[in-house]
Amino acid sequence: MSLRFATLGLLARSPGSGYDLLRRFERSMANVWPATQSQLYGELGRLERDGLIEIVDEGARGRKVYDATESGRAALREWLTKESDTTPRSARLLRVFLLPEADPDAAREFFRREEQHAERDLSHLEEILRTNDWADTDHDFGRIALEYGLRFHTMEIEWARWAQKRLGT
Amino acid sequence: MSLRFATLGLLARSPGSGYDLLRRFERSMANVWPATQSQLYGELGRLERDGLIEIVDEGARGRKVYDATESGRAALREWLTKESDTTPRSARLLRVFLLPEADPDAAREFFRREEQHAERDLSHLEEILRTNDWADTDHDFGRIALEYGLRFHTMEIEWARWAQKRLGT
DNA sequence: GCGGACATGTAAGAAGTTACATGATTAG
DNA sequence: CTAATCATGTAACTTCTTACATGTCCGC
Repeated sequence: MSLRFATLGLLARSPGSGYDLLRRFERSMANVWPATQSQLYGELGRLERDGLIEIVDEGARGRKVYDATESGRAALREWLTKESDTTPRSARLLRVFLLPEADPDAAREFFRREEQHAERDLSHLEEILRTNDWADTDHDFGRIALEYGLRFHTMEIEWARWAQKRLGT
Repeated sequence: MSLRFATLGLLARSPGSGYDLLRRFERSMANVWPATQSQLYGELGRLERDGLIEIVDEGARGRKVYDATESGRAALREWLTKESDTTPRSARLLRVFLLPEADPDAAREFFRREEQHAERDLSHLEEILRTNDWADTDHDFGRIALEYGLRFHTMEIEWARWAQKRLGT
């Protein structure tokens, strides 16, 4: 369901074509809920069929501009309000659980790489924090999501160091 | 691929039937990589077809006991060593991004619930930390995974409070 | 006129979920 | 004998990925 509401949510913010949406997905949701072109066009068809979005304009090259309908906006608000249920899978923790099946060197190497990876991710987000202008209240939620990323990667770094220490590197 | 290696990894630790594996998934991997019965039996068939596991015993009620083959163990070690690539999707952050589409009260309520949810999860893990015996080195990686959970939920709580403060609750 | 960006669509397959279906064994 | 547990399998459907396919418009 998430792709459905990601698409609907972007359209609720402002109308656009599948092509537009695809670039919006790449720019703003790549690290949160990536979508492929193939998936997106399929979802747009289904959203329109269900009356949650509608075509508000048609342009050159078969371009179809969609906008969220009132019913779509209501469905979005409802989805935002209700609790989520599914346990997110973690390929990282799965590896940690299975690490005893590899040799001790592989384990140490694993956490060393986790640390480095998290450091790269963190500096990438710190760069975004530095270069963006966060005065605008429209960006407030983007700032909150960014804060999540900053804290998350910081935690990852500390955890990976803790694990290495515990394993006696 | 993850389910494949989760299954293989559990079998590499000790042999078992599909039914056994299912309970092991429920007990030890429910929060990391859940698997349904339907998925598991299918995967066992494919793993055997590919020579990564083999039937080492057959018992009552059609019970088939599988064990990892040498080729399977090698494949597992290789998978544990190479880097993962896919970005994990985050339904939580997706909601945060779309929250401006709901009213301000919904946003505050969202973070309040995030905080409570994380608090429950954290105390659940703290309970596990208290009740388990962590002296055994076989449990070391379980302890490291647990530490991840503890730090993760602590971070979530702090983040949710930070967000509420920022939104002016 | 031609290359690059614009624009949409479909097909095949892997992975995951839910539900259905069937039967054997054992403990009480 | 009968209910619970053991035990495996299949079918239908959704979601996601990768690749293929096709055509238009604009700037140089």
